[in-house]
Amino acid sequence: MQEVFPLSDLPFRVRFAPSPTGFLHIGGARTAIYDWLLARSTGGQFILRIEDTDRTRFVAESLQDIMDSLKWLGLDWDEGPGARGTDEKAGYGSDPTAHGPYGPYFQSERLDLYHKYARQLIADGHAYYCFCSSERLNAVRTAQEAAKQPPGYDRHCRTLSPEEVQSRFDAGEKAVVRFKMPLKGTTEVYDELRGKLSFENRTLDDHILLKSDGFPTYHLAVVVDDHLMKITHAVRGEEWIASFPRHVLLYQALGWELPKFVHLPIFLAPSGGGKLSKRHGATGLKEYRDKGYLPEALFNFLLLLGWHPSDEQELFTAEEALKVFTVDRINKSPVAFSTDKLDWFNGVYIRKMDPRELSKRCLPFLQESGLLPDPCPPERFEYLVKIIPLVQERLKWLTEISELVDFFLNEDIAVPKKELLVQKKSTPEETHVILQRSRAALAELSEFSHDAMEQALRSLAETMGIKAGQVFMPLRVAITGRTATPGIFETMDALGKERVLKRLDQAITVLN
RNA sequence: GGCCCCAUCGUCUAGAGGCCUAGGACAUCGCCCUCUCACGGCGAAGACAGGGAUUCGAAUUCCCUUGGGGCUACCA
Repeated sequence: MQEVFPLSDLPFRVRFAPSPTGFLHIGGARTAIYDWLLARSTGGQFILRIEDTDRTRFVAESLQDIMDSLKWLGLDWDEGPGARGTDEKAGYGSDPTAHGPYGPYFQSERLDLYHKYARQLIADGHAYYCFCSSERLNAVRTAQEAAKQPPGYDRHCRTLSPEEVQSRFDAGEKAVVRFKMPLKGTTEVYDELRGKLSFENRTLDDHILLKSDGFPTYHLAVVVDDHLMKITHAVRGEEWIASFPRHVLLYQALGWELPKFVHLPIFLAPSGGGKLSKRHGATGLKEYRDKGYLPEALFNFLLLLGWHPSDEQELFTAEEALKVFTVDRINKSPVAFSTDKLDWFNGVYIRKMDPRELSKRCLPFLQESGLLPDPCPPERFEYLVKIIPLVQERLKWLTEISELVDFFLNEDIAVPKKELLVQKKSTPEETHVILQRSRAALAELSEFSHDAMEQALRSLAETMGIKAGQVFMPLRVAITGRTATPGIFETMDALGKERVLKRLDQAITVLN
């Protein structure tokens, strides 16, 4: 069943062919990652092709979002809009060769090609013109449903004579082109993951190839383009399996050799029930970026959703994945899209990251919340680099950075509430004494260092006959306003003596 | 409804007839570390959907049932 690709299949020429109808979907992102891995690991090409054949659903900003999202994930492509080494600025309406040798890469600019092959199919008896109105089609469908018949075109126009077709055109009627599906027989198709699949031709209807607006349907366009663009492996979502035989039949009718097909398992809702949709949280790739996920983490997470290495390695950089990614390790069962593990990956990558790099990634979020100015002065940025290691292992999402470092970046903090300063088993009076004596101990330190502070405060606790923690906690609240912070000595060190004493004085007044 | 796909812990998965008293990771729970929160360490709990068949032997092969999912547009 599972086939390991022989060397002769290399290199792979694969395409990612999104429809510009909205933002790049998380499922599409995984497909793109697999495409990219396959192309790059075999020395082949990765192509971006825009399937904009539905004019009613076209969203102009979508193309930019798709390209930005792919790049954010660290993917690059060889042909198509935005491809490296081509005129990356070129968009719609540019020279057909601007994005690579098999352009245009926008299907809306390849209409003459689809028309040419549609005509050829008609001439060869594999397709025909259909003049049925949508009203008639709806009526047919309704009747079929009422009669509990499987819905599908009733082939009303299949036997129209050439003369009648001509006269209808002469009368100004509009037509679509339909595929003339074989009435009997079985079509066997081969999926690289699932092996042989077979379909009874009689269960397939005469689907539309060319719409009345002159645009092709997916079925015609994908076959024509994959062939013309010399795609070796058509990698797409499992939702296409149902129309797989239509595509194979089209290849045969056109007399073309088939590429290999890989249908990736689809993403299900986190509960496993139903296809993943917006109702289950973020489905757009950019939403993950905005939620504070690292592209490295998302890449790693998506990589493992439907693919598994032969060993138990879980952490993969793109470079590492390139070395071991193969088609035969891709899974075929649907995947429940649960993000728990993504959260873990994010923490792992945050902890692994160089503090300066992490600071750069956090900067936009800090500027967003107003803790740092934009542009950020170098000395402020350097201070950020200094405190980042203190919160690094506590950061799970970049969006959390502000609440973790606000007391470092702000000169002053809000005066802590009395209830927060006084520990459960303590009293305002005792807390007052602790803070006052702590202040005194810290103030007289000649060297405001981690070790000096620790020594001074621990011996203070001993002198007072209380646990060290009973000193540290009120102190922590006094100087940060929070009960959960980095280590108290690291924190005071980063804050500096002046701010520490100032905040202590402020807290002490609360207890007076 | 019809056609098709899929089926191991809650989730992602390892497993291609004996190596499985089914392994790992996330999540959960407990303990430890500890100035808080995290991190980290250790441990616990947790699955082969059911039934037949083949075989000396089945999570692994075949069939049926069940369950889940996809498609069923002049959308992709």
